[in-house]
Amino acid sequence: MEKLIAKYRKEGFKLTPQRLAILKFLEGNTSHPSAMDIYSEVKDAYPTLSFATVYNTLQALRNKGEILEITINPQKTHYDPNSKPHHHIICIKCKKIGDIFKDYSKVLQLPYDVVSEFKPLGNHIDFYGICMRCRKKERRYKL
Amino acid sequence: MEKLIAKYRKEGFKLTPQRLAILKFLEGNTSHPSAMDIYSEVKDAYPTLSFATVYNTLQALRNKGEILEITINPQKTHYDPNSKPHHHIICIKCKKIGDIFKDYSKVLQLPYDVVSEFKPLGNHIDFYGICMRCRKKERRYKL
DNA sequence: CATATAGATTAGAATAATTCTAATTTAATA
DNA sequence: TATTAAATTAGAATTATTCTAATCTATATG
Ligand SMILES: [Mn+2]
Ligand SMILES: [Mn+2]
Ligand SMILES: [Zn+2]
Ligand SMILES: [Zn+2]
Repeated sequence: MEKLIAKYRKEGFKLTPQRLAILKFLEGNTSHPSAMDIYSEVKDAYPTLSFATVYNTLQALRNKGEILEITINPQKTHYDPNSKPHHHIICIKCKKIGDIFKDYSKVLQLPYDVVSEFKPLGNHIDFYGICMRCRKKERRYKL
Repeated sequence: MEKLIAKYRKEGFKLTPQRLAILKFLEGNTSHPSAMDIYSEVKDAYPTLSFATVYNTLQALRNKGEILEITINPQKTHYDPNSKPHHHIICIKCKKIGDIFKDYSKVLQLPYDVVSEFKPLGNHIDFYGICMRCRKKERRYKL
């Protein structure tokens, strides 16, 4: 965390208590929260926090490449404080999102007609599946 | 088209002129249009068409599995009338979307810790790249 | 430490995508 | 032709996000 703070300060990022609280909430967070999730949580610690500040901070972090937008839910953006490229698996029942740290670039050969039109730069995979909890729930139903 | 119509009628889908116009617009369309794109285009042929009907029809088609939602743009949903599973490549400059018809399932082995938590069912890949047109534009700039 | 100020925070308004509502119309069936 | 369940519609409601403009503050400087 100290390292993080030093880093942001060096980048000319003004370190306000609100931002520190948001950074603290996001650090190491693997829950892929929405803006509202972040606001609700952090407001407990900083009751004067405004929604606009959450969006402002998320935008600043996005511009710095510190967080990623996750477009799994067509209705609202989720955020991922892990900016190292990785993939996701989503439970089709409860929408739980898991991280997948594996680089598939070598095995993802594109067809010729695509390569002749696009110069590929990266990729992101959404896997779909059913999580343990939902599988257990299903089993219970069937009995 | 005739086949499509017969199919929908059989499924108890009331065939109104509005729906026929929307279906006609979507059939074979590879542009991945938004609801607004569809509304604008189809309104020319059916000026009384309402936005609600576009959304209603898209929802009905989605429930029937005839179209897919594309969540590339965090701000609005795009639709894909090609419901056969396939992947996409997006130009990071102009957001043009290309289709990729290739099944990568065999080469997408999931790490053990993931498989032990999720039972995988499918996958969708977003490739990122730069399209021909944007590459040409870039080159022009540099000269 | 006191001051200046660029940048951050805030509440609330504005915008945009999507969904809802309730009155009206219509495709399909008998 | 009459019936009716389903579809259409305009406009209101909802929700996520962005904008605005007034106020505040973290940081740099003397
Ligand atoms: Mn992640
Ligand atoms: Mn497609
Ligand atoms: Zn689940
Ligand atoms: Zn392009």
